[in-house]
Amino acid sequence: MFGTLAMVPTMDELDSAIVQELQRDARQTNRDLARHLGIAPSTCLERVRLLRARGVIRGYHAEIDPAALNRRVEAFISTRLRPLKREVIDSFKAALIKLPEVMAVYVVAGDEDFLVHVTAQDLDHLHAFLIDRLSQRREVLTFRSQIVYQSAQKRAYEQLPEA
Amino acid sequence: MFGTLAMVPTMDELDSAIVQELQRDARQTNRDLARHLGIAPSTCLERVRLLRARGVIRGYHAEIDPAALNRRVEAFISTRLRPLKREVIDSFKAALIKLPEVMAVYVVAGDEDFLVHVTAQDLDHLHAFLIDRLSQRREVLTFRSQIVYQSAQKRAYEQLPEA
DNA sequence: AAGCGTGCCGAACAACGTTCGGGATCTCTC
DNA sequence: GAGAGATCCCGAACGTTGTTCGGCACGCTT
Repeated sequence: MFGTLAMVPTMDELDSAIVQELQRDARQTNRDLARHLGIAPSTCLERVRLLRARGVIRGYHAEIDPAALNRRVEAFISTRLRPLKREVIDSFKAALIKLPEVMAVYVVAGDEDFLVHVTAQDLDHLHAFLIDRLSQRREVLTFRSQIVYQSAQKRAYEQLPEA
Repeated sequence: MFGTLAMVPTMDELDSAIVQELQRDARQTNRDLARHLGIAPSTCLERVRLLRARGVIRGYHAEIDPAALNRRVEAFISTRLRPLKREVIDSFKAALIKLPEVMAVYVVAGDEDFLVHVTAQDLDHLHAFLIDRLSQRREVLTFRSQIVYQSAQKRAYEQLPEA
């Protein structure tokens, strides 16, 4: 066997095709998946199981209309932190990701230290979030908001060539 | 019946619970889902079907380890465009989202006009992307890269309170 | 109080998930 | 170059699930 560290068995074409299909529709039956790929259901099942075990497939998630969750305003918030110490970064990240409005937190290189992806009910709630939650924190030196007007995103990523 | 416009029937608690569960694990069986919520499978199936039909549930997607797709470097690229006309914005957005390295494109308010979420094999490929694909375009006035060092993200979003 | 609409349930059958034994192919080893 | 071993895939079979449908109960309307 191979250890717990990064995929010893590399992805072959069948694996790629399975991953592609499951990114497109994670709720299709194993039989449909197998049919689509031209292999036996039992083979397909085993492949999928291995992909999960190897950590290539991390989970399956429903994509939900943000409006149905009362999230009609979306923004990216860039922040600068002081002092920029490891403990400060870690605790800031951990605290932010727990807040319901926060969808993702990125520690980045550049003028600013953090990029925070946020959704809220409306502009008022976004503002309240910034004032009451973010600028309240002592480590926040400055922050800057980028409201999202439009967006486009992919739901399935192809495998990039090795070289 | 209700028209095709935004959800006439509002989400009740059961709908919220279903949505929550399917965000957590989109590939569980309908029976498991029903068991978890304490309702009959037939009821559960009908609810899920309606949520899809109403557009609340948009799809089901597998979450894949980026490294398995040869995407080991992640960045946000902010760009300024000129002239900032509707046609320029639309065509830039459409062109970018087609590129394999681009995961998402956001049209934002602020100093910069676009925020582009990108993943590439490594720093060299990211650089090549910036030079060959992005700055090649005539409408790009300036751009700025924020490499992602760390990140944390949610896979399931709760419904925010109405008020 | 009767009638109607809505939402949920349970039974039933077709379809599916999952296991397992076996066969084909490939790779070492001698 | 023949045999042993490992690997991968398949198909059959059985338990489980998906999906449909008729009916019941509850709440609203008139």
